Amino acid sequence: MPELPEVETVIREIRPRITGKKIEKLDVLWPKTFEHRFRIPLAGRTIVQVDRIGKYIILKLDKGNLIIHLRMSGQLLLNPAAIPAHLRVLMHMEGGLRMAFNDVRKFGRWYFVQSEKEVLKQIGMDALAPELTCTVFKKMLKKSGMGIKAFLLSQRFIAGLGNIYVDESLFRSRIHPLSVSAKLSAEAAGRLFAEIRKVLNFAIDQMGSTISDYRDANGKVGNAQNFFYVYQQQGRPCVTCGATILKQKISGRGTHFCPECQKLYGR
DNA sequence: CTAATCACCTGAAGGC
DNA sequence: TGCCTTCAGGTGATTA
Repeated sequence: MPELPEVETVIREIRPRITGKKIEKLDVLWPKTFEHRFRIPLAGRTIVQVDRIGKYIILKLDKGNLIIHLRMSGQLLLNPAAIPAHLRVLMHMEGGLRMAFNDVRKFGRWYFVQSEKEVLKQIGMDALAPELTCTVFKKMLKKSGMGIKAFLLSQRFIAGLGNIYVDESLFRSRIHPLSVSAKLSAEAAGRLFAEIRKVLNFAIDQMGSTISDYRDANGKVGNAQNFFYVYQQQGRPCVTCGATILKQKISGRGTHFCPECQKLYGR
């Protein structure tokens, strides 16, 4: 469910409300939410900062870090009006503030670690990080023999993109999803970099995309799904050329693209 | 190193 | 109505 824009929307909402708060108690209704090897008591810790790298939410505590990944269907809800139907963890903070982790599919994970590196060592630069320049991005592409779809979905190089925003970024930069990363022209790579930033920032402005499960910390849906060019648009005409948008499995994921507008590089 | 497949889970949707 | 299959904003392990 959530990719970078959805996670960013959530942390912008929880940051001002939970920063500085002490954790009093944790109700764990689905223990596998916690990675066992990291299971350490959280009660008594204070949340000092709320950050994000890719799709990982990082709550910096006075001692250690609580890292949360929503995976496919996780939701963080602040003071929900009713008990959510698929409540997995309920965090009680001082002043009666509660943060519920609702997660239908039970894929979401919470990690409590001393250093965030323990969880994020394989994760690349955040897609919106200032250090990730177009030059750095092009160098990573040149070194990779992977297909561009797999490259962008893998979080090892750039963190934060998922299936929706990969498809939208490739369409907008006119690159076929079966292209080979290292074979992109310099111009194509530059377009891709720019469009990734535009797509993500636009989606953040729209409070993320809601296909089915995604809700922000206030339980509200996003709006970015109303502006998709290709994602779930198979069978409809391309907005640029009128050709029919196709959907086929690439890198194991349903992939949406225009066979006319998106050029194949390599392969 | 890259690619493909399965595993982890639940629920919605479509075919018959 | 009901049963069966397929699919889903993700990622990690395992196997070619």
